[in-house]
Amino acid sequence: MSPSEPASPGVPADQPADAERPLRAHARRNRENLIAVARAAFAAADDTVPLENIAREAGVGIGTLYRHFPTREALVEAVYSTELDAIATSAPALLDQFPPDVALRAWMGRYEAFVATKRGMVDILRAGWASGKIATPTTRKRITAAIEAILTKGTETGSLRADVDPEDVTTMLLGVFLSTAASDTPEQTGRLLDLIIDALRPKNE
Amino acid sequence: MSPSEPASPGVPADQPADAERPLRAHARRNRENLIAVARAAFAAADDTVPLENIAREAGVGIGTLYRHFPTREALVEAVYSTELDAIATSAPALLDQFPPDVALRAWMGRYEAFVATKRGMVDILRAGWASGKIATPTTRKRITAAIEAILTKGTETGSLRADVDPEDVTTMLLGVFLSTAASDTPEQTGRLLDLIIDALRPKNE
DNA sequence: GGGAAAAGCGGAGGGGCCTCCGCCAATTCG
DNA sequence: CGAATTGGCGGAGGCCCCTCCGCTTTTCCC
Repeated sequence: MSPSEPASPGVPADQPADAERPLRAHARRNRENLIAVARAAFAAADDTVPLENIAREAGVGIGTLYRHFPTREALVEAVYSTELDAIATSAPALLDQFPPDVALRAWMGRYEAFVATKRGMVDILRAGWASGKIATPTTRKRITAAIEAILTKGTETGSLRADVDPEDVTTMLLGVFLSTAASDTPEQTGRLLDLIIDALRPKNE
Repeated sequence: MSPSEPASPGVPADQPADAERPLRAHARRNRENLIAVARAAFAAADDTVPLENIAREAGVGIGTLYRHFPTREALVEAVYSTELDAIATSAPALLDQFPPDVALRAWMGRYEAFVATKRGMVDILRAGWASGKIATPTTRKRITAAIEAILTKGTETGSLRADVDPEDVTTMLLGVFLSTAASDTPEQTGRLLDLIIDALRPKNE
């Protein structure tokens, strides 16, 4: 629709460039307000906060909330996408410091730690992730890209298998988060991540 | 329809022994009716059928449905527990025919095939499984028991690792089902199951 | 057999989710 | 400078979930 300027490659802006439509300013303030309120709400209440409350507290109508964020998951993603992005971005640094297999495990641990602090979020995202089509194509792509980078390096150094689709690893990882979501066993999650790493190691024939 | 022999210890019967309370007969008929209708409904409509419809079609009030099955997941479990049980029970036969690692993969495949035909079910169980406390302790226990049996055998023959908790394998497996639930990639699920098996093979040092 | 008590039934009702549509404010053009 | 147009707002309303409570049916005890 709107012709986005190809300014920064590889970093698609969340919002369409800058003020081309002044009226947007109002809309944008609403949007950011909603995100801020939602962040607070999600942090406080562990799970399902009535969206109506968020709308009211942000001083907008429920209709406006739904225009900006058509589904509950969309709102959640908006709230956490920056944080998730930071995690995805942290992969290269880990790759510089550690061998790929260790880096991958560390990176997964980092991801897991984040997810652990946002159990409420996971509870909400669960449906969206699992039923697939609804949500998070962007975030998920970045996660997969991070994994792919690590896998590629690992393939070169021989510490990780070459014949694994990064997408599969993402799916597996999310699966672990999904199914450990509420069973509250922090070490179990760690063990499962270890298992994933084991699966990704080349079998020395 | 009532095969409940008190034979095997450790296998708690789903229904409390047999007819001690005749009145129960009426109640039981309602219950079974609900299950039958629900089975048909779940098979037909891929996902969320209004529980009210099921109640109406079964000729009972919504209140009765909720008394018998306090949550949606409880109803789903009731519908599929016998089938799931059959899968769990099929493990020993596979163990007789194949080496443990192969048997485990085959068994997982069987489970997966079942889940695949019941995507609607998974969609519903998702919440229950993932948010843990709500549902399916019984069924899950049987699944874990089946896995444990295979793992034990595999440990003896040396084709599977000894240091893995069966519960972890269950969690992992459910995680795969959870996160592949709707992304409709039948082969991907297979690849992920292969990865699990790889993770469970002893690393030949 | 008859009456009391228990067991079970069913639907009304309150709450949240999401959609749809009429109204206001900013923008643009004559 | 004023009027048509467009972008955006907000809440009323329909749907489903689940709970709660008065009513019917069955059983038990004399």
